[in-house]
Amino acid sequence: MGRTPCCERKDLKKGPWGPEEDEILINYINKHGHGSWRSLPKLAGLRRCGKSCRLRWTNYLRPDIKRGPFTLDEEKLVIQLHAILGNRWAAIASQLPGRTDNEIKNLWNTHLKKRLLCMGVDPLTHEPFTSGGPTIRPRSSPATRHMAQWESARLEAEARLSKESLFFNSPPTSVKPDPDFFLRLWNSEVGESFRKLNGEAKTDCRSPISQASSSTKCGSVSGVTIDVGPIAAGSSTPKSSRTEDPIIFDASFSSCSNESEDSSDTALQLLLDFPINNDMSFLEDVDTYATPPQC
DNA sequence: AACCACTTCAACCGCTTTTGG
DNA sequence: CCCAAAAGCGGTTGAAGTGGT
Repeated sequence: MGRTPCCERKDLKKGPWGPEEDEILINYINKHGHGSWRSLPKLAGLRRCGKSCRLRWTNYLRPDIKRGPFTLDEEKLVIQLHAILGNRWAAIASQLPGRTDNEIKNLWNTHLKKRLLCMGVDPLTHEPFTSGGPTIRPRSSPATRHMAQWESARLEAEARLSKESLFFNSPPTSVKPDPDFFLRLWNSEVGESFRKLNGEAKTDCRSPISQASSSTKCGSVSGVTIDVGPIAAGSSTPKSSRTEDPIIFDASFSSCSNESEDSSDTALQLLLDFPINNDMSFLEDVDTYATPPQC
């Protein structure tokens, strides 16, 4: 006995939506809300399955959808978030207001992936290809190097978090690091400061961290509240709250250890040390980079 | 103008996760 | 705790559009 099919009715329409169907759906949802997607088509008088209605609404008809091409900043953000989150399109989309997971997935598969490949960066790992790797030879552009730095920082921090989970969990039921640690960090004040500084720092090439530590020009990022969730407290985050709920974590984030050269500090520093001066300008014009033959 | 190859993106499919009884 | 239904998600598909010959 298998799973019941989502749409039993054989007369259900498939394929592209027509303007009349869109109108019916919009009118119905504006009037009644979507309620149960499964029963919506019947109530609204649509010959579609609920799943199809939900998809049409969330990916196309929702009023807060931002149409049009992605901006350079959005593309950068997608790449950065993909390095953190992998193919978790919904989580990535939640960081880009008005953009849908489907749209971001398409952007990635049709544009960004190719650009990274052309740069000699593995879109899966965000690491430069090694000489023994796939067909593309690595290029030593600052952006490429930075992505490699980023990825190793990520792995390093993951390893450290595993250690910390072990330390805090007694007995440890799960030592799997919360995959959303970085997203929370990204959403934290640190991430926000970074994003702001990254935008402002076009005139000052140093990373926010180095600015904070060596200059007062842009203020300090120390002592801020970081919402990295319950990971450091040793609990594993339930999946339902994995991306959205901010959980306050004090700046003692790395102070559980007194090591001055804490590896998570290194990771944090690298997190904040994304290329300033628009080092991802490759997005604007891939052709300005020496292009491998297959690009 | 006709054909073909390639690209894009909306929509579908099937699996997983969440929710509620 | 268990189970079924509903919702959510990511991978894949295929029609439409575009560019080259």
